[in-house]
Amino acid sequence: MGTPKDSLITRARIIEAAGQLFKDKGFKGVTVRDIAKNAGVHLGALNYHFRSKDALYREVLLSACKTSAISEAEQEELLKMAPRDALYIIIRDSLKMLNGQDTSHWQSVLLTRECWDPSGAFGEIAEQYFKPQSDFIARILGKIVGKDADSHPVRFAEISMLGLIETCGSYRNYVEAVSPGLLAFGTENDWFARQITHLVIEAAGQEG
Amino acid sequence: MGTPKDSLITRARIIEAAGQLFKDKGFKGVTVRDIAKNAGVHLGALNYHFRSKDALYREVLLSACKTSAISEAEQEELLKMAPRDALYIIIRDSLKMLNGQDTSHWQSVLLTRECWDPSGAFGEIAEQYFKPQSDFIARILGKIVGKDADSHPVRFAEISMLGLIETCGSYRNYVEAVSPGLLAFGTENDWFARQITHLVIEAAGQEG
DNA sequence: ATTTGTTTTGTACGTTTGTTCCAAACTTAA
DNA sequence: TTAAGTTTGGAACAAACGTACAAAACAAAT
Repeated sequence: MGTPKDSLITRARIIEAAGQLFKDKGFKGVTVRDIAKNAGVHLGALNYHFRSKDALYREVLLSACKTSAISEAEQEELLKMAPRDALYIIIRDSLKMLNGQDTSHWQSVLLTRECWDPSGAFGEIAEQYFKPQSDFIARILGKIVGKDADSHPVRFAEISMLGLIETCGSYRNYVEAVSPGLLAFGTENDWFARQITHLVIEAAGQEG
Repeated sequence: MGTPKDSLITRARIIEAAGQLFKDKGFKGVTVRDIAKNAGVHLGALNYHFRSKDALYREVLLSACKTSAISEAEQEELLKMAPRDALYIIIRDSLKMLNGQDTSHWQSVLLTRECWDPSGAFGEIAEQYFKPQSDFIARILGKIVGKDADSHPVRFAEISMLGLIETCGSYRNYVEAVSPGLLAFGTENDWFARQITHLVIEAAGQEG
């Protein structure tokens, strides 16, 4: 209790607990006391490490960006592959992150929530994370269909990809209510991933 | 001040104001005092007409369902048309609802929020609104591709349609941050609507 | 004109919230 | 040992929150 190393551990535990709670209930739906309790940490520690709830939320978001982003090493790896295969892998892994029953992957869902309910940090997040991520995927899509990465169809396809992954991964309540069993079917054998890959390429190939 | 007719007006004003606020900030992000102020009504009136904030939220949701649902008359009309045309119209109008700069169309966005952040009323909403709506669209899609409305590809296509409309209509922050100008381009001449229609039919036509 | 039932108003209560503060216990490094 | 940094514990604060309630204002019926 009380070493600089422990400090990093405590910070990490707070961010981890806060991330999961923010993912499930949103910023306003979570209290700092909830976070402290879930992190197994005293309330005072939150204010010692992060000055305020807002500041904590911002750090949680930035942490989520770092974890969720496709690293430069991964990007290089993906660029070596056939573009179609790279796209498929990206989509498949994104779905896995969202569908994971384990609570360890709150990051991407929280970032989506940030698109939906932008906080003060959205601009920063968009520049540091969303934009580069989007550019990279557009680059791959452009190669597949032989178009400029900034052409409208390619950009539309990239955004469609987000929406499709989102729907299959995050709107589980809706999907299960409306088409019971589809979620299980689509997740098995990566059927969703193959379908989405096909649709995204189709979208990019359209005229615009 | 104080007649049964005025009562209905007050109720409607509260629901309208509450709907817009809930759409923007979510349940927890809105206070009953905000709602009262925006509705031009006194705080006590909220508790008189709706017993609690929860009850008000539920009524707002039900009201949104009534407004957003494709009525039986509209359904009949759409079923008379060529299925492809019907689908296009549904998609185009959904996008218009979401893209409307006027604040009058908070309903569909709020219902999407309910999928994302289900409240206690979600089950009811799903049964009364989402399921029938989804069934109707699956029926049209099934006719287009000559498949059963409950087949996996058709169901997947229906859900994809929601996701695509959602992304173009509601994730404006993301789209504008990542692909500036695309939103304006896609909205003009209903380019988004045509693209999405094409993709949804493509999705339904796949094997599964 | 009086009564009746409904609606609006104003106020107040109890709780929860984010935040601040301080003293004490603790670990590590100098 | 001393000094610096970290964590806990407990308490307190003002503000914001949802909710409750009595009195006033009102329209329609008698």
